[in-house]
Amino acid sequence: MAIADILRKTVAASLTSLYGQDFTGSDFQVNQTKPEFEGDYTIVLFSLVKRIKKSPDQCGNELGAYLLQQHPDLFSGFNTIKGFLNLSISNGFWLDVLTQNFADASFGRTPAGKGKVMVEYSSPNTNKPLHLGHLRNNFLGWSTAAILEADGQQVVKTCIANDRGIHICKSMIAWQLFANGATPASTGTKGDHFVGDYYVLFGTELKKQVDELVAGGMDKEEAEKQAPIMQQAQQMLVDWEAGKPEVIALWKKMNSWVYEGFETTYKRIGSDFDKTYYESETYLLGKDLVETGLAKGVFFQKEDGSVWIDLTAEGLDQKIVRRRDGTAVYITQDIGLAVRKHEEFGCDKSIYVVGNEQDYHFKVLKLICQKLHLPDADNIYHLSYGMVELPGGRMKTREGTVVDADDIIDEMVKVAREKTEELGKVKDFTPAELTELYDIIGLGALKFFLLRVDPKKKMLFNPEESIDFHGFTGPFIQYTHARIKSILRREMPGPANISTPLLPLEKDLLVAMEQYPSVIEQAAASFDPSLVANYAYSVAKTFNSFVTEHKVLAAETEEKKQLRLRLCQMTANVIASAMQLLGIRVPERM
RNA sequence: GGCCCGGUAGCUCAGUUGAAUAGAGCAACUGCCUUCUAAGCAGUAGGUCAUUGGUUUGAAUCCAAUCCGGGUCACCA
Repeated sequence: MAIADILRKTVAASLTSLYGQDFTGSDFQVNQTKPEFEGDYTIVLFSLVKRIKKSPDQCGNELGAYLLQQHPDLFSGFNTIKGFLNLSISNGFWLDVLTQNFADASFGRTPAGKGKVMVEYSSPNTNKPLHLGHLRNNFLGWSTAAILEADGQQVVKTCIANDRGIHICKSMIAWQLFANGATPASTGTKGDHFVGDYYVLFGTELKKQVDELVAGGMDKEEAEKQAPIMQQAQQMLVDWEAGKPEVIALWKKMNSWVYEGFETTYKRIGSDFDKTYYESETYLLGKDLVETGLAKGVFFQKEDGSVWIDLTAEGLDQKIVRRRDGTAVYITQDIGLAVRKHEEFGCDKSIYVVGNEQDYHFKVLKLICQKLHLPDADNIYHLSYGMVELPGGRMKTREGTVVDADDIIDEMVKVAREKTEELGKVKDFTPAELTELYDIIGLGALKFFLLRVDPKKKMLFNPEESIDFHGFTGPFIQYTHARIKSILRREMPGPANISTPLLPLEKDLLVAMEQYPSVIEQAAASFDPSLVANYAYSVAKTFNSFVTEHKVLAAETEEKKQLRLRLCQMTANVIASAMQLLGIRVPERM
């Protein structure tokens, strides 16, 4: 049990026996003691004053003395200052934490057995390449899954390929019109970029046609509908749903190019899935459910044949679930997918990692599923994350203001190489080892940068300033790990019986590491990898302070050396473990 | 306009369930590499926690109003 929980329990029990009323752990706050005061953990007494009817200081002194007397193994002292009871935890407790866990690489993790959860992430459109926003999604999804697993849950990672719909038809039409049979192979272009270029081309051509129509006196909204290229795209979607062979063939061909490109990128960033769903396979099930809902009266049909749900009673609007021409919309397939997921895996919770611009969509989706009485409807959880913005504002593919995923990865790896060469510490590495190291550092920097921020909040990426390998960054933590390994390569902990008093910096480290299991638990409960990132950073920082102040191999005594070697090993384990939860590898040397 | 989210140092961000003098990193400045990796450490400077009012022994945190920014309300996804 975590020390904070032990304190909560112990203090509640002590209060109960001291004052003859029932107290629970939530009647008071347990904080880490601020550095300027003596002690390790602090009980905030103000909330108790009303019930006990004594001054905070008197209460603190009574409670402190009682705790010390009842639990001499756990506490070594206390002081009460202005309503705060500062407790010193005994040396022995911290040494126990160390000796029990220093060699355990799985320290902090809970064995499986807490239920089953599905994490859907990535969810790309197969008409354009991935950009920085998709990377945030992938890193967040992968890391959340890893954290849930470390928390003892069985995790199923899924991906939905949004491989059908009007947006796909746009790339296809543009390719038909302008490509003259060109392919990724014939142009030497990565498949997803190749198709993305035609998506952009569609937009350019559409704008041209709209401008012409507007010049001819049509209003803009109407022109966008009437533009020939748009009509062609819409016709193509109808043909696609009707299964017209040449359309299906083209669609398969272009999607296969995109998948090939995605595969390369996924491999590079380490995204993997237990199951990939395709919208082209789930939308029909969704359309069936629309029929069912129509029969049940959950949906209603308008005169033009389009099908809707009325959510005005829930404070939302009416939402279309099937177009006038009978084709499916975005949300149609999501309804089908929810059912498919349940049939196949039946999880206790179904998490969708999708940007916060779709908050409304998921609110509607959940409501629709509930109204249809679909199983697991209540278990839908939208893990909504903020957009990645550039100094000039949002990224928009159509406007070309995106940071391409492949480009930014290459750039980070390049900077990692330059920086490493500059420092010249690994000149004996083979070329293969160097390539791997640059990947570890470059991707580590990128992943850490995107994961260290609260997922819910939008974040800013400034290409000029955001690529940094110092301070609160992935490479800083990787570097700390490499330094520890450098010590451990010279000597590993040997047998020892340690009872030496802990110096402040030694204890700070143990206090930090003792919190690791709670950090995982909290990160899992709130689906928030940034807690793990912040934690890993604070552990690394604490270690660096310790190691510059105290020698390990040349410690004052053999016992001290053994103590510090254990601290080194445990810190390296915790850092490596926490970084693994973020999908970041740590090097032995750098 | 309705609904949702946000506003903390020059910049990027922490600050879980209210508590002690609001913390990091970057940028700026000062020190520290003949001894375990200086991608490091120690320090200086930098704040009206958007504004106003309220609740409380105590508010960056809770409530209300206002101002500012973003998202969304598509027969796009």
